[in-house]
Amino acid sequence: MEGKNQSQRILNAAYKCISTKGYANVSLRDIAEEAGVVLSQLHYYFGSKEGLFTEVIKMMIDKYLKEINEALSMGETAKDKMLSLVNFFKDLLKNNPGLFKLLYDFTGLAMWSSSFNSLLKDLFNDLSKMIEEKILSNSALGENFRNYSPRAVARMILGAMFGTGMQVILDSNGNEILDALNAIQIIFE
Amino acid sequence: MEGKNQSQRILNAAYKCISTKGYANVSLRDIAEEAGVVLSQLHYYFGSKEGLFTEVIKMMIDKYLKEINEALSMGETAKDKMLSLVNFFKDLLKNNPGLFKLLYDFTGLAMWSSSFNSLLKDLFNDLSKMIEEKILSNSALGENFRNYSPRAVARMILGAMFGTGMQVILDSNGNEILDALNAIQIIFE
DNA sequence: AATTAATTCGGACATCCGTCCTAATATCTC
DNA sequence: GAGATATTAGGACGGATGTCCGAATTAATT
Repeated sequence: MEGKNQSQRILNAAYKCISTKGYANVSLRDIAEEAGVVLSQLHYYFGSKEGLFTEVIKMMIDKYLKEINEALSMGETAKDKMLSLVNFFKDLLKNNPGLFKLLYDFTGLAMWSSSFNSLLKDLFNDLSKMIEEKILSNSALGENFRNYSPRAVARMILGAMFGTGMQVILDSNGNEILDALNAIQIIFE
Repeated sequence: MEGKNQSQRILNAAYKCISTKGYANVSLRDIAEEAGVVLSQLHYYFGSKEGLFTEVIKMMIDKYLKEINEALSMGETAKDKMLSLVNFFKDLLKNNPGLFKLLYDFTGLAMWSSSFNSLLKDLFNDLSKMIEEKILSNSALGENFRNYSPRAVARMILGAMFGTGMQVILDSNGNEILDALNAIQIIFE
């Protein structure tokens, strides 16, 4: 009766291990132990390390798409939505840094492994599209925006979040850097 | 007579291997072979894997500090300097993506390993200071900048470069995304 | 030329890793 | 309840990795 539970427990354990210790520092044995399961169970349910990690990535992707979509649904004006997005990211970095590290780790993995590349590529594609549609589309933006396509601006906003977030994580007492996230809003003022 | 040459050759081989195949996919044996050297030589000259990688990181850091400093020395106005910085990054991503991947990889490493953390933390610290001093200090910036400290804006600009560059690398046919780098200049218009 | 130090070489080591295989146990079907 | 199926358990495997050691070779010093 633990059937579906078992694979879910493994998945959660994998998620926890990787987001706590980093992808490179986690072995399947670590995950099995964290899940309270015998090593061979991981292959029984997921076939291989790659199969397991693929599921973890999909789990993470769903979480990001859902939460960021929610954040972008708050507020009316582009300025408000941008603030909401910034606040989401600040909250994420402060209260759930593991989730951000997970994204960073897997993105790095996707730079070298073609197996994971499309998953992550699609994620950033979807996120930039979301930003483009929800923030940059219908509202009347300043004349500054004429020179750049909404797509390019959305990519840049997303990149600024990611790159600034990285600096926050890197500097463990970097609460000061958190303010840098606010500075993204400069393009709407 | 190869004395100093030998360690330099190892260093170069390590640099090449890591920037080509990714940190996680490189073994000391790979590096030794690339350098045309016996495995034990790596420990003779660098003591340990960590010691060798530390030197590679320092090499990379010097390169970034030097090149970005050069880019920021071109042009007079903040707008011009910003354009120069953007062009440097575009050129880097197009003609030397291995160097960017190296930065991404080691930054990820630094998130988990305290040994490398301070090295990378200092790099981003120095880079943001450079941006702050060379672009955001003396010139008369628009009134939009009143709301955010120059330090925060510099961090954000640096983050935008990094995060947008990551997206370019991730999408191998992402020449379109390269334009997103230009969009950073929106804050100066 | 003889002695000492520095470098190069080859291989062994212990350990960890992902994967696989077989037997035992539980669950389900009829 | 018997038989088939699905799950769990434990261990072995081949291979790869970082590290270390002793001998051979080369260079430096006297």
